[in-house]
Amino acid sequence: MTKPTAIEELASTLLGVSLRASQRGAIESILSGRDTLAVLPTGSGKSAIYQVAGLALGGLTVVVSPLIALQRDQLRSLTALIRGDGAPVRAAMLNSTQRTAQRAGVLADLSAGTLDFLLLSPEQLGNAETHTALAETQRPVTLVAVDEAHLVSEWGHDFRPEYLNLPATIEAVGRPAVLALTATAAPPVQADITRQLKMRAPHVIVADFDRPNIDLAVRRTRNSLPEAQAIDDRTVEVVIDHETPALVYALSHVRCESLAERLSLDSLRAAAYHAGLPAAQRSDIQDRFFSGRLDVIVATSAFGMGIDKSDVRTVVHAGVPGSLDEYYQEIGRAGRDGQPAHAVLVYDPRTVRIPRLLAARSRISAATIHAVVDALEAANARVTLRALADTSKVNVRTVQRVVDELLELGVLEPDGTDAVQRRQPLPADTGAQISAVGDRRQAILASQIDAARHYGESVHCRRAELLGYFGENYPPPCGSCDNDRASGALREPASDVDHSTGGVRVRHQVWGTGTLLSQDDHELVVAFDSVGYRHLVAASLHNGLLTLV
DNA sequence: CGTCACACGGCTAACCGTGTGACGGTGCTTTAGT
Repeated sequence: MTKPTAIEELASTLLGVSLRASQRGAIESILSGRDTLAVLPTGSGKSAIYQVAGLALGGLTVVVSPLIALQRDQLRSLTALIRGDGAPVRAAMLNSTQRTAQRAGVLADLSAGTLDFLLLSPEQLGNAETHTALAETQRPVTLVAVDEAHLVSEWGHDFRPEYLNLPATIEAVGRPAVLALTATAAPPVQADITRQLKMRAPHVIVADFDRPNIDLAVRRTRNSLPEAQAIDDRTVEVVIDHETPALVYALSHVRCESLAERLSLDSLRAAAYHAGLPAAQRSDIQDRFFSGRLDVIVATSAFGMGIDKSDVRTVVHAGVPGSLDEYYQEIGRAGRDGQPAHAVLVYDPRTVRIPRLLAARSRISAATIHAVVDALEAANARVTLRALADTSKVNVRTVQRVVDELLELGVLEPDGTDAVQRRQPLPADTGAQISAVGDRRQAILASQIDAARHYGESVHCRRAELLGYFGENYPPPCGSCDNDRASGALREPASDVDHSTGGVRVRHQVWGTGTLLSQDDHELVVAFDSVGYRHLVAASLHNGLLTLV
């Protein structure tokens, strides 16, 4: 095993900077052979972890990245590195924007073992052609780094199911060490990541979540107005009141457009950004924002991953997002330079209908589940997803989702990249079991929405509430949120001592087992395994409703 | 799932309740023909 000093040396010759404790901890953990989940705030140099660990291990490092734009950034930073022996680091990406010849070149380099790093999406890693090249490579894969690993939990179940196939594809390339990296993951998300990625005895490293330079506030709308107008009016007011560059998050394309238009009328240089715009326009808007030619971007959640603009002064949310995970991720784009910044939530309870709809839409209907299960029963023991889709008249993506649940339940086995193997006849209650898993997921999504609403309606310290959600026991007041200002509470200079996370396992008489995230004088927050987040009165621990296990 | 705009009936003036339909996020994927 490489000694810490050797790691330090490698890091300083490679990157020219010294490592932070959390980075070094993650690298040491990986080098000692342990699967590692590192939850570190943006700007703490997450890529340095796989860069140094990968080179120290000496084999091929596969970096799984959700966006092609991120792969490009990572490739740029990797190829700028010079190794200790004076040779440049060799890295390549594999994605759909490449021409056939270019792709063939990368695959040939892979087989020949001339690459240190390979950057790709989960979809590409699951691709048979990539598999073959990785299987016959002269240089074994010694590390798989999963970047933005919270997406495993967030996107795996519906949006990008290939995230759930990662463990199988990692297995297929020889099951090297797995490093999962993310800036935001509450304890239940951490558990979901390590479970979904099938990490073995994972070492979980969580850094302090607090971003003290970001002031937190909530502004209510006038509910006598129709929802859209109420949101737009208040949001415009808030943006005008705050410093630019500003980022506004809206919940739909039309709200982005109308807000951008109204802000422009107020002589701000504003533009809308969402997935409905052509790619060229999106990148143009991004460029203008980065170079200071735009004051405000009004975006959906499409904007932001991997953006690194350090001087964003204000992040405004025009409506309640679907979870505090999402909220925290998005406000974290403010004040990366450490200078004062503001995060304002424009709160209107009516807006939760959008996250609610999206949650409901992510559910697979009982009829669909039964169609796929019936098709499985009628098929041979080995069957392709394509064949299942044909007999069940369900589209392949949805078939994939049902199959993912069945794999998770253990009644199917993966067989290659596009087929499954059924060992015995399916249990009679298979359909019901999948529905039950779906119900549980719906309950958790609903509880995440409720937790976001709770934040908007809280009269206590916002920072304590937000950090409590992430399992950090922050002693209020913070002195830099609207509620603390209203009550005149100031932060005691030396009071930030106890950052011990909750993390204690508890059992509730009705809701079963869960993880205690935080507690203070008035309230407890628990993430229950079956129903998600619940706020309980502090007395619950004393009256026996909630017990430590 | 829930909001809202709009049409409708009722019954003759203005408008009120009820019914209906539209609408709403995130990205990987990849091809043939100019």
